[in-house]
Amino acid sequence: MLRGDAKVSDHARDAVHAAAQAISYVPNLAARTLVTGRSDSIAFLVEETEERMFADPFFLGMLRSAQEAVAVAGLQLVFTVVNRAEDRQRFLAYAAGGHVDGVLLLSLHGRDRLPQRLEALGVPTVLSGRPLSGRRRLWYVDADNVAGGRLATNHLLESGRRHVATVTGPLDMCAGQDRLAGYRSAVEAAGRDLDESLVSIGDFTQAGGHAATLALLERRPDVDAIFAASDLAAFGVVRALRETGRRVGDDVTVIGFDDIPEAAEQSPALTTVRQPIPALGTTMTRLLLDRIEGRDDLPRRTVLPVQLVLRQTA
Amino acid sequence: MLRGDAKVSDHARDAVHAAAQAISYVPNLAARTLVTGRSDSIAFLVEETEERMFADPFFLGMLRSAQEAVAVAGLQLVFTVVNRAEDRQRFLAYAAGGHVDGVLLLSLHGRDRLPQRLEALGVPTVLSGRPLSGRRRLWYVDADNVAGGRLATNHLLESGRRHVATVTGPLDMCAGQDRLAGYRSAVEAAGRDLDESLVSIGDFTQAGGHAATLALLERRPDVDAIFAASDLAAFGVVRALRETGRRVGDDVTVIGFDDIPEAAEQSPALTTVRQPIPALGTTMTRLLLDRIEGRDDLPRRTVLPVQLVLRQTA
DNA sequence: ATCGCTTGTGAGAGCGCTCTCACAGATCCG
DNA sequence: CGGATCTGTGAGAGCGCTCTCACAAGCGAT
Repeated sequence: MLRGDAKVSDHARDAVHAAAQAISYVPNLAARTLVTGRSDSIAFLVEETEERMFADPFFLGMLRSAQEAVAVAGLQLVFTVVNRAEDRQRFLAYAAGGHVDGVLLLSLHGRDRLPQRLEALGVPTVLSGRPLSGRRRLWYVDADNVAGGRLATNHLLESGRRHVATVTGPLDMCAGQDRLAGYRSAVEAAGRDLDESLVSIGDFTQAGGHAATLALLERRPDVDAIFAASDLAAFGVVRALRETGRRVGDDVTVIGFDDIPEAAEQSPALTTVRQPIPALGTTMTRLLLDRIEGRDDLPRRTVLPVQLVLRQTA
Repeated sequence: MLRGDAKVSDHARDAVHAAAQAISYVPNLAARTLVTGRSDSIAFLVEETEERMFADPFFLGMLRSAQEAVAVAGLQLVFTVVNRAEDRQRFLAYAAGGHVDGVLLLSLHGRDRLPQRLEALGVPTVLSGRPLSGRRRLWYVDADNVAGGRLATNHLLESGRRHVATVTGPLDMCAGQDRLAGYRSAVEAAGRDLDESLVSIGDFTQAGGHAATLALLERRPDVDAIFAASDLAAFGVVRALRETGRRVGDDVTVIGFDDIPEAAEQSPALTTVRQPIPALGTTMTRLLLDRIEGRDDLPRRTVLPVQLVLRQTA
């Protein structure tokens, strides 16, 4: 009745409220959850190591926008990062047990079936990034990674570069695959040969970008442009380029992906493909909340546009 | 019974487990919470803007270590940042309603009575940093800010600097006050006059440090050493110093506070006072969990030591 | 064989809320 | 003025667990 039913007289309501105030009564939310089945919390689940979660501004940006969107809706965010199998198991029990109304799932690897299991247990789940399997039955929000890869590669190609290479992300993740696909499609569209020696596999991290670049330069010292699949990787690319005596933005031009805040602060400032990180987080959260509300006219797939941000490295 | 009571025969237990498996039964945690009064979640509450929460590596470091420590204990973390009054109210209802077993409270400002209210509602609370009021009745974990301020100031004084200034943190927070107190005590101990024109008020942010330094240099162009109350502020100090044509580490030496990862990556690398951020987060979490367990032999006050890290700016 | 003891099992209350349903009182119509 | 309709209120069931308590079964000691 404290919820403010319509069919209660005003003075009765006031009286009860006053009394509640007086004894500082607080409704027991667990009891409410038990009967309504709603906990008013949603989970933000990241399948990465703590190290990566906190080193990559992409995840932090997503956490920030999700936290804001959830707060606006009046719910709370349960923040979990899982890497060990036991953590996964515990989270599954927690979510299935009704402690959260839904989950935002980030950084799914390979053919991991966690989202399917959550859905099977009745927990609505929204993914960040297209899943490698089960795309037809899962809900996800993604940036247009293919277009982004194409945009970056095209720019390098059109600015007269002869040997445009790419340092990829991890290929067990769709973002890694798609950005590479964008690179390939741009190379083909320009009528050039797809040369696999120009593709070096990284993992979105700075260290990975650095190592991948060193390996790349080893076999192709003539590279004069690199599209890196993430900004962090691009920082590693730039470092490797410098260490091997190349001038960045001159001998070799570089484009990153993400447009994390640090990209603009580097010198030279990094040219990159901007993902709309705040919009991604907000859209995921809204979609999840709508699903929790029971709406069923919602698109399983939402793809947000990306945009090339020209700075000094290309 | 599924919890694994001691007094159940083995074969009965196995039979039940098998059956549970078969129908993929998952215990309803809300019902359990209702009767046990435990939700197996604790809150990580930051009283800052989202902007500051995500811009300051101190908070991120605390979030990370708290998340790790909570996961080890098998609980979940509810992550909330509140700035508007309505967010506070909603959080209070959420916590008091039993959705969390305790709260880790960061960045308390002024004489905010939020922790007292939480405790009054039966929600154990552990603070990061000594509260400005109610210190006798609250639990907190803090770094030794006074000693840190003294350490930094002493080093500047002993290296022969003549006009050692300080750019403070916000003075409505105990960390800001204590680091300034450390500065003052070092100046006095060295037998020098306390010159208030050498104290410039900042707010722990880079922009604040920048502005405070500009104001400081305006009235005291002869300053040749600055102790900044946070690393972020120190970055602002360095920028202001450069903009006014001074050589950092030479014309003016600088010491920061925190030792966030970025401090070592600057050039010149920042000399700073290291706070044991991971230990701070872990200690807070352990203390909170112990309180939740009902232990009552726990110290209300825990102060962890800090240490001067010499790099290039001083 | 009977008595007490331990050990294991099953029934039932109760956690604090929401929601339905029945009823009392007020309002309206013929 | 009586009956039908509407509004507001109170009682009571039920959500799914945990925990206590009574009892059944098994066992050694008398």
